Amino acid sequence: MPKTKYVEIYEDLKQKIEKNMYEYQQLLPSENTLVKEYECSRNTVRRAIGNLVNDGYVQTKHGQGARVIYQDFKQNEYMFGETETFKEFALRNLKKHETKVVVFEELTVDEAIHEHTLLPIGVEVYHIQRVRHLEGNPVIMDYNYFRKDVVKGLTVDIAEDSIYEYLARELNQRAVTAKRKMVVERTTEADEKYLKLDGFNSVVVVTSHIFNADGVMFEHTQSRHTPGNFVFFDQTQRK
Amino acid sequence: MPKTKYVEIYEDLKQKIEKNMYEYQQLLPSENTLVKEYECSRNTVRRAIGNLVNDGYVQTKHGQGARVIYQDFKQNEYMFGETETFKEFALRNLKKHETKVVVFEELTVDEAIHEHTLLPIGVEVYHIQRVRHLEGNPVIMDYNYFRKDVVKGLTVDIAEDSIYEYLARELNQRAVTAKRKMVVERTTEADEKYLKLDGFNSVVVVTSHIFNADGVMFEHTQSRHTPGNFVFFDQTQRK
DNA sequence: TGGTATTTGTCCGTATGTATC
DNA sequence: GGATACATACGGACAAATACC
Repeated sequence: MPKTKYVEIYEDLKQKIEKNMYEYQQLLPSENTLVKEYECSRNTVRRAIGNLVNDGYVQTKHGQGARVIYQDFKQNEYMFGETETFKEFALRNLKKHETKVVVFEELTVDEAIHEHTLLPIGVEVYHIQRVRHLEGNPVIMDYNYFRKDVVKGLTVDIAEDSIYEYLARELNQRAVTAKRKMVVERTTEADEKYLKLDGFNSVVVVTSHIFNADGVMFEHTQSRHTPGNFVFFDQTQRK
Repeated sequence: MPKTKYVEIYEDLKQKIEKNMYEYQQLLPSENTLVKEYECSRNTVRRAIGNLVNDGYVQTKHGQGARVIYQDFKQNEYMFGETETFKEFALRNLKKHETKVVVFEELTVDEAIHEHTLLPIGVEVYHIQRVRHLEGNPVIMDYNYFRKDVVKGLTVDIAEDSIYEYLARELNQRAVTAKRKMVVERTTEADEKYLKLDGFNSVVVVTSHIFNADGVMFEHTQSRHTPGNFVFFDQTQRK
C-alpha cells in the first residue's frame, strides 16, 4: 500500500527533527517554502505539520511559523500505556518476555459483568486472566474479556503468544480506538500472589475499552501493573 | 472573539452526541448532508468530525460513515492530569481547596537543576514548593520552577492563589504545550510529612514541561499526587 | 454476481482574514 | 504601511471502500 503524500512529508520532517537537522527552538521553513520543496499544495503541508503538533514536536504561532520543541529524551526503556501490545513492547526493548495463562474460560455477560465492562448483557465472551513476565519477573496481571463473535477461536496457546497477532493474521481484525482510564489502587491478594511488587503496596490499574474498525467494542481489559515498571507519556496543546 | 465555523459545528455535534440525539453505535449524517445542514464546505465539516474523532466520540470508516462510540461514563469527580489547573479542577467539582506555600525562593539554574528540569543553565528561576488541599486534605505536593524572565513578579500570595490566573491576567502569558510523564514512586519523607497518604506507600509523580506561545519552556513542575485522588483518561485511534 | 450510487479519504487551487515582522 | 506567514473557508476533482439493488 503506497503511503499518502502528507504522511511522507510528516515522516520526513519528523525524522529531520529527530536528527537535529531542524534544531530545538528553530523555525521550520515556511509553509510556502515547504510547498515548493515537496511539490505539493499548502493544505498537504499543513496537514503534515498538524501531525507534528499533535506529537509535541513543533508548536505553531500565527504569523510567525512552526517552532521545534522536540527534545531528545533519554529513551526510557519502559513505556507502557501506549498503543503498543505487550509483545511489541518486549521485542522493541529486547526484553525476555513470557505470558502465563491463569484462567481461560467462556462466559455469557450478565448484569454484574456488564456493570464493570460495559459489554452488552447476553453476549458470549472469553474471560482470560494472564500474568506477563519481563526478564523473568511477573510485572502485569491482565484480566481480559473478548467478544466471541468478533474474536473467534481463541485458545490458551494463542493467549500465551499474542492475541493481537492472531487477530490481525487470522481474523483480519484490529484495535482502532482505545479508551483508557488509569488509577492507582491498593494491591489485592491476587496481586500479591502473582506479581513481584518490590515493596509497593499498590498497582497501576489501566482499564481499557477497545473498538474494532466496525465500531464494535470487542474487548474490555483491566491491566494491573507493578508500579516500578510503569511509565506513561502524554502531550497536549491548547490553542 | 467570534468562534470559527468548524468549532461551532464541532461543539454542536458534540453536544448532540452527549444528549443522545445521535446515539451510541449510530452513524452521523453523511458529510454532504451536514454540508447542507450547516451551510458550509465539506472541508469544514470534516474538520469538525476530525475533532470528535480525537475526543473518542466517533470513529470513521472509509465508505461507511462516522459512528458514535461515545458512552456516558459516570462523571468521575476526580480527574487530574488534564490541562486543567488545580483551581479550575477544584471549582468545577465544587471542592473546597487551599494551597500552602512551603518554599519560595529565587535561584539560578546550575548543572544539577538543568539535569532534571531541562531548563537552560544560567537562567534565573523561582523555585516553589506547595501543598494542595482538597476538602481539607493535603493531596498534592508541587515542586515548580518558573523562568523569571517569562513569569515576572511572582509572590507568595500569587502562588497561594493561582499562578496561571496571574499569568493570564497580568502578563498575557499562558501554557500552550504541556509534555508530561507519569510514574509511580515510593514515598519520600517529605511526602509522608505533608500528604495524607491513607496507607499508600507510593505517590503518582507527574513531571511536566510547559511551553508558552513563543515556544519557551518556562515551567518545570513535578507534582506528587496521593494515589487515591488520581485518575487519568486517555483515548487513541490508529488509522 | 455485478453494476451503480453513496460515502469517506486525499489532494489541489484560490480567496480572505489576521498576526507577526 | 508593506511584506511575510499562519488560519479559516470554499469549491472542485478523483480515488477507494462500502452499501444497495
